[in-house]
Amino acid sequence: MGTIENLGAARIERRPLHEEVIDQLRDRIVQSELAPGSRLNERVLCEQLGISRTPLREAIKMLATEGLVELLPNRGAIVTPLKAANIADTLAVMGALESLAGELACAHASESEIAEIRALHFEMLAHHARGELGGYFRYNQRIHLKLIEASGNPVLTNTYRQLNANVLRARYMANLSQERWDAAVREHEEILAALAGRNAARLKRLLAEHLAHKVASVMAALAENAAVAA
Amino acid sequence: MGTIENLGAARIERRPLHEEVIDQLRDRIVQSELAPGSRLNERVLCEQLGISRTPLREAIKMLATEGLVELLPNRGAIVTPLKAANIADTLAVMGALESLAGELACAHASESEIAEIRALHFEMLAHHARGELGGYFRYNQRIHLKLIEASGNPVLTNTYRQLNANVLRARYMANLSQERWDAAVREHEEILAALAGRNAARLKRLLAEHLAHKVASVMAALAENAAVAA
DNA sequence: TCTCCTGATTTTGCATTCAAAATAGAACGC
DNA sequence: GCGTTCTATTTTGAATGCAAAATCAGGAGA
Repeated sequence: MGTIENLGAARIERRPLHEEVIDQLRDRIVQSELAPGSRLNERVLCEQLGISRTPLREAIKMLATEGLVELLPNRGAIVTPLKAANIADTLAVMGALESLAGELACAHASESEIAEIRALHFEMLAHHARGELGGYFRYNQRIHLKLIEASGNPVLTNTYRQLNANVLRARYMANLSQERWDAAVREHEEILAALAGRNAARLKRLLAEHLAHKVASVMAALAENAAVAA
Repeated sequence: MGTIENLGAARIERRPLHEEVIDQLRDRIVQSELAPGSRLNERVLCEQLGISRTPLREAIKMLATEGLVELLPNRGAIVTPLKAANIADTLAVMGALESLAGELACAHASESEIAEIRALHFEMLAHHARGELGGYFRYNQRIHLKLIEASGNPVLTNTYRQLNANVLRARYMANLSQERWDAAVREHEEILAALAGRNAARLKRLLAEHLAHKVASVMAALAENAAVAA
């Protein structure tokens, strides 16, 4: 053994094309660059991505099982339309998962994990202080994901992440009011405190309330957007 | 309009091949006909299914995002190995989902849905009385799925179903003791009663206990199987 | 005998090709 | 003018072909 490719430099590994494509498409969908309900034309996407149809179609099929696109037999695929009912259902499930995650995290999170969440929290505060909504959202997301990860249950993490992708699309158009934004930050303070104190019951309650507010704001954004679209 | 194809007879619609294939493979995996850890040889599967590699590969990719197979870059795919930790994690998540479903079902299930669950319950009792484990399992599954469906939350149903597929593989080798079997039937009686009485708190508790027993029996079966394999 | 190397074979990854279905558009009749 | 039908084009579905990577088999050397 010990041939040339493993000396010193990190292993160069070619990522499968379908993975690259899936990430690209997922990003575009989440950022509504590919709008809900719009068709995915294979030829066009192939040209844009510079690949053949085979890996593209594989990626589309995978996104379909993730729920981000819908397959219409013989008629291709569309970006899954944003339906208020569907988002509400998704958020309900995510709530159940967050609740479980909170419980598990209180029991199993390492101190360093909690410290990392605290660090992310401060980064988020910085963005909030500067009124940078984009940065705020990014860290907000990372905090929630870290909390889920702190459960130590990878299945939980994956399931949550997958559901989250669908909601993110709606979230992107939610334009928080300053009041709601401030309130959300306060809620995060409390959530962090409950986790640090490993108070599972309190954490679950806080997460549930936080989610309820999120539901309200996302639904409002959706309604507004639907009104605009109509 | 009104050309020939829609007159009287049900619409003949050709199902996409990848769907057909995915169902076939999923069944084979769940029944351990394709054993955990075994490789999926494209050539062989193509011959068995009488199709080309393209739809097969699409189906495999979809099963990978469902978690039933793992993709090894440049080395094909294997049936996801059954890991006790992974199954335990999955069951924990399913527990959270069942709890939510129980709550929602108590609030929203129609009387006819409850009647249907009761009917399935009696079918299950019949199989239990005859000592038919296979039939029992089948109806047991259907009852649990119906309960989840009664939540009226399709996202919840889909998520549960997907996680369930993974656990089913382990379940298939769980050989219930008569005592545990009898106890499970009694638990189902109580669950049904709680649902019919729309007693959400009680239903959630019963479902949690029922799941805890299930976890124990599945883990025992897995341990036993691991011992045999070693 | 065991290890390591080398070449043949298999298998996968991706592109291309072919066929069937759907869509768009023009010609036609009402 | 409006709708209908038929044809041409586009688009999707599936099979095939080709190149790269991995696996396997055999043999040389320690």
